[in-house]
Amino acid sequence: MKLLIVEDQARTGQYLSQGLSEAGFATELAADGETGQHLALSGDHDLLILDVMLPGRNGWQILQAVRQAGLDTPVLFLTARDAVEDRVHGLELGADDYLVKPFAFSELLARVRSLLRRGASPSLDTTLSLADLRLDLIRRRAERAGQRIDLTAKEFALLELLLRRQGEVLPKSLIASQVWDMNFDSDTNVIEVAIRRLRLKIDDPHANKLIHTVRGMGYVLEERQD
Amino acid sequence: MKLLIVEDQARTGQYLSQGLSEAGFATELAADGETGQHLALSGDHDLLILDVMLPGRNGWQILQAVRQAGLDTPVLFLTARDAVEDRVHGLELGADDYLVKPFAFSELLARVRSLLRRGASPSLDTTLSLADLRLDLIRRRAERAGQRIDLTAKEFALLELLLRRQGEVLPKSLIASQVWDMNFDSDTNVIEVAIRRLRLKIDDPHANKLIHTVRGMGYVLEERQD
DNA sequence: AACTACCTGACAGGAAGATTACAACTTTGT
DNA sequence: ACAAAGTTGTAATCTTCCTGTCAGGTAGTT
Repeated sequence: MKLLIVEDQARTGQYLSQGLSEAGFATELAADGETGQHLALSGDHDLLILDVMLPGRNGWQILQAVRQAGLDTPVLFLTARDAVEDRVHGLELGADDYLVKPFAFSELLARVRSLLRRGASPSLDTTLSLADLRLDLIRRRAERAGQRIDLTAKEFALLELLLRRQGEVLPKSLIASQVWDMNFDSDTNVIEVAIRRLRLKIDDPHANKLIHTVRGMGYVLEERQD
Repeated sequence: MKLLIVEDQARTGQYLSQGLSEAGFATELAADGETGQHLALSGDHDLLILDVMLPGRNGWQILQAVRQAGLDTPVLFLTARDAVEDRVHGLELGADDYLVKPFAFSELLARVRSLLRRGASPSLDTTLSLADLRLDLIRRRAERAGQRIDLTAKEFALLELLLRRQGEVLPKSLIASQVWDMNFDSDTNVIEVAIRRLRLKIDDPHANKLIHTVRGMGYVLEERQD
């Protein structure tokens, strides 16, 4: 299993490479877009990990070139937080998954393994779901019990985070760092308000609620019978 | 084996550094967040010991930077008492373990050894258990005999302490310092009440009790046959 | 029995979150 | 370019329920 990592920040690239090597993958590392694309087109990688922001050619361009060349290598995108458009764009161009920086290495590893497991199949999984709730990552739209729900950027980001980590109690500090670019030292209630707005759309019209408050801690997305 | 300690309080840092040196580890000590992060990112440590409260950059930020750089160095967090959110946040970001100040040096040593033994594997165990009682630190929920039990913040903190130190008799003074931010000089019975409330949820509905009172000493969590 | 340590149920203050309204700012359409 | 509609953060108020206190009660110890 050989992975290509295209990442311009030397340190980041180095550690991705090292970490994945230790996890048992062969890795190749490109520090800029041109060489990255060149290597990617060689076609002998099982997975591409592309940073979006790159000198030379950006991640999208590489992805596009790869797909144009008829390669269906799975692609994992590394994107900045809050850049929803980037992600959607990436998925539209045929990326298979993406990760928002900063991320835990363990999560990267999980995604990498998942992508490799389901092979280079073009069955790109662009929806997340729980119970009768579904989230379409590309159309940026949710659906509950067949009913379509349009979401705003923030609502989308929040729901996506909740869905990806369903069952886990997400501290507000974590939510703040993933969905907003803040360290949660400020005394704001944006998160509560955002949750309220999300609930209004996905929970309020239905009997079994999915978003639950854990007082003093944060929020969970999960199905509860009672 | 080289350890990096990031701790701003000179005395504490000194103490840790010296103690760990004597235990046979090579140690490096940083007194503020910036130098700490800089050193941490060099990647040539086998374990990081991070204080949460730091001038410059706090422990989380360092951890985040480290994980973002793809390093999976084990991280042991030193957090203030009563900061439940801190701990969970740390675990979410990829810390492997944490210790609540003040702590016994022996315990620090035990954790350090355990972390080094299980290597840089991200196998951080997020659940504690005893008999048919389980506590999931991420989902932030207890379970007894399959039955789910919701806990409040204080109950959770208390049960976590008891579980981490199962079999030990914990003096009330210790409990007071770990779960509350108090020196236990005051004449309050918060602890008794808190224990009562915890018992109500985890012991009262079951035959074999796990929380035991040791008159004049404190409380233990353990299984007793008779 | 007396003393002490701990248990128990009730209560109230207050902290955490929910909800609503509003204003600043963007986007969209004409 | 202007108006209308939509999005998002801030702030004020309301609601919920957690948690410390207190006033007895109970059980262990001498």
